[in-house]
Amino acid sequence: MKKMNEIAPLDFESLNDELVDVFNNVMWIEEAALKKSDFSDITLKDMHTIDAISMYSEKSASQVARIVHLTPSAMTTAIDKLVDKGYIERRRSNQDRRVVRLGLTHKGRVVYRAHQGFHRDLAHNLLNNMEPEEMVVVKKAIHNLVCYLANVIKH
Amino acid sequence: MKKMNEIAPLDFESLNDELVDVFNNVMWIEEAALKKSDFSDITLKDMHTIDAISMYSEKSASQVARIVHLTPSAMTTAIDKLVDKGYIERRRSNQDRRVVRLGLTHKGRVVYRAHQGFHRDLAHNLLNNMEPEEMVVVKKAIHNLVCYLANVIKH
DNA sequence: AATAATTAGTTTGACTATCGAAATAATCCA
DNA sequence: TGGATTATTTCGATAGTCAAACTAATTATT
Repeated sequence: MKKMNEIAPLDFESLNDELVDVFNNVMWIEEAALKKSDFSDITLKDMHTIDAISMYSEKSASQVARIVHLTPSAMTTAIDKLVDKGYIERRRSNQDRRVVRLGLTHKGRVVYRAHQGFHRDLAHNLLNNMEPEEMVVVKKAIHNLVCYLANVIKH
Repeated sequence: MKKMNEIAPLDFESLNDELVDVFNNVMWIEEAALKKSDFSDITLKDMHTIDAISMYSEKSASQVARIVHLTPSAMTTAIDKLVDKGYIERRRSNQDRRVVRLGLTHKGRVVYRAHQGFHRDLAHNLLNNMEPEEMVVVKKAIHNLVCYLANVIKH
């Protein structure tokens, strides 16, 4: 159905292949880049935890756990590690002393910004050599993907 | 530099955010989809091993290990598991009896095709509601990313 | 041909990440 | 107050990973 608006079959296949290539490789490239950086003592998963905590939001441990898809218990040990290594801080909330609010240390903020930079570079390179109208198209495509994935989540 | 051809700052930020969103979520969505499928006994990493083996190529164990970035020893145990579960087969090569050639069983081929289908859906949705000229732009963008990542690999 | 070096894969032992269940602690509410 | 609820932690078990040592097969060297 809807053949008319479709790209030629061969072109679709190569697009698909490159897309798979990107998804399969970003992670371990990021992981490898991290290993060679000044922050070789954390893994990409740790990095995502740091990213989830983010700069100014003061999220709770379980909120962060939900974002990175870890159980609370696994989150506890992940936090322990990152506290030991000096990337994050635990602060008991004053409003509700059951909850642990998480914050980045100076070191944590440095690595957070580096990670943001990595993704910014990625986005910039996606748009490499493009006219403004073309950029809008790319933005639409990525938005399509976000919407599709959001739909997949709710079956 | 080169401010003229750039998309407005706010637009870039939201594109970047959505891109991060995609990268952070595809994996675990894929993982979750797998868990709810008929193939809940394998992980996404197993799936990538199966994908690396692929339909007709008869790759060796160490070739597959390199593709999925596992050490040979880790590959051995990964293969053991997938053989036990009936997804793949070990065949000692006749030309060189040191090498183990890997192949998919019937069950392995079924799950392989399902995984291909997932990625095909992704690519189709990326191109959702687009004119042929727009599709070309998207293809260029993805190609940009592949090239950039390839460059990052060789520092 | 005999021996050395190399290569492919496996086994083993240690370490880490993860989960689920039970424990702890603080809060809420009837 | 006392019972239910919530947030986090602790504990025990399991699974994935790596590095080093090992086996077997092949190739190179003399």
